[in-house]
Amino acid sequence: MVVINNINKNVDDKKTKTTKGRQKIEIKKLEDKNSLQVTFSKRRYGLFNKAMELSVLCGAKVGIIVFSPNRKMFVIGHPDFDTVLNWYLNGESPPPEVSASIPCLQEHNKQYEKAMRELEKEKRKGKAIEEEKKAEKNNNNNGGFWWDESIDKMRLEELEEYVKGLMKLRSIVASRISDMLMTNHYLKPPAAATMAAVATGLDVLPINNNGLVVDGNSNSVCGFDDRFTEHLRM
Amino acid sequence: MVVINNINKNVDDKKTKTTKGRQKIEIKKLEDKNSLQVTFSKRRYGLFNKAMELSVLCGAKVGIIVFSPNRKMFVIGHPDFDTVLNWYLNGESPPPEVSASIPCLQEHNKQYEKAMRELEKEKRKGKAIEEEKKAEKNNNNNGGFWWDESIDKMRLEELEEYVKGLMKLRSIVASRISDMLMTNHYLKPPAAATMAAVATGLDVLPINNNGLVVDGNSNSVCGFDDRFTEHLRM
DNA sequence: GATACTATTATTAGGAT
DNA sequence: GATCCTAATAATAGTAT
Repeated sequence: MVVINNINKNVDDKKTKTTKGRQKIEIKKLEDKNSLQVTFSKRRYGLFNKAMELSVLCGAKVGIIVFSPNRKMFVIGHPDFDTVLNWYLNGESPPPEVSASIPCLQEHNKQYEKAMRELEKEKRKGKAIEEEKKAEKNNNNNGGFWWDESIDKMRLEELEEYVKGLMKLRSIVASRISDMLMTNHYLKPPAAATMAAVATGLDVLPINNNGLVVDGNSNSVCGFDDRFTEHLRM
Repeated sequence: MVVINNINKNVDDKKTKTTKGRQKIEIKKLEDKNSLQVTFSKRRYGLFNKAMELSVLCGAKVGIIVFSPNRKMFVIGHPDFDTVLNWYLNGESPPPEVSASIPCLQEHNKQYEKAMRELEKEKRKGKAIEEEKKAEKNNNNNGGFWWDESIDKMRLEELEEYVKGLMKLRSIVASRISDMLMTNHYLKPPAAATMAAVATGLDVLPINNNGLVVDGNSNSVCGFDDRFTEHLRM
């Protein structure tokens, strides 16, 4: 016999149901701007929570990027997003046991790998630029590509936008390299030397984390905090 | 007082419950190897499904990488993983409306980056993979969903050709910027300086990645994406 | 690794703050 | 954009294929 005291629930008070409860919805683009925003917020939380659970329960490695309808960026990952991303970019598989390594060193390695990625990018930029200049001289005439016209029509703002993106990237790299140089005790000698060289020629900009990848929670050693690590960007 | 008789619940009908139903569990590493595998499979599906719903409902851009406990990689993305990844890597935001944006520089640059990444991936992994490939032929591609990744490889020649064209485009853009720097008085001083910096040697170049192509729901503006995703399960 | 089945738990739509 | 509430829907643990 199970006895439940239910007196105060709906007996005395005639109160109609306070809410309609969860309603069934179609999975299609929400039209109402407000409910779309609310839904995004809730579901983004739910998604990150699911990712965290999957990671913890199964020891899976997870990395997620989300851009809100208002183009705000959210990132989460375990062990952390950049590590997972690196495995993806390098076509590697995660090591059998990640948690076995020393956290501090692990953190530095992650940073190191990320920095090296950025460096590689930079290096290849240089090469590409050279090739471009070469090609530039060879084809200042009409190549006759279908997209030539659209290039000519390109508006100034678009170019500025493009350049803006490049500067952001430059800022990221500069910042990262600067960080590396300050903590390069953990760097392997060859890498440190390379980075120093690159940084010298890079004219390292004042480190400005503002406006780019901002780490909301600095205590995100293991990727998933209570609040889900969010790298916010406006 | 509400009384519920719970004694006869399963008395009259002899059918014992076929299952215990969903049980409450703690979110901690599963010990049983088998249930861990099953749970991963189910929850990975659930996670990707949530991502898809978030994307559709809210028009959010989502990219997810997951490594299974057995270190197999799964990728998903909307509009496609590499596009989302590029936004992240470049510190950009997705365009206000993907379909509404002018398919000019941004579009070309995106495609170029993707192509270059794929190309680099192929070049770098091609040889090693071919060697290993024959060693492990027990790779089977079992059930998946329309948004799952496909491991099919792209053809090198196709990519190289495409990239070559994009390189030329980029050179055109570069010279265009130079022209503007020399003759354009519409540029605001800051922008001009920025552009000068870029012309000096900065540019956006892609980084490498592995070879997974994602997302059958791609509504790409140009044919490029579709060309390389048409083999996807729909 | 993926599915089928179903009793239960977890998530969340709608409304409000 | 984030949360609180509640009722109702959706996801899934355990088990077997």
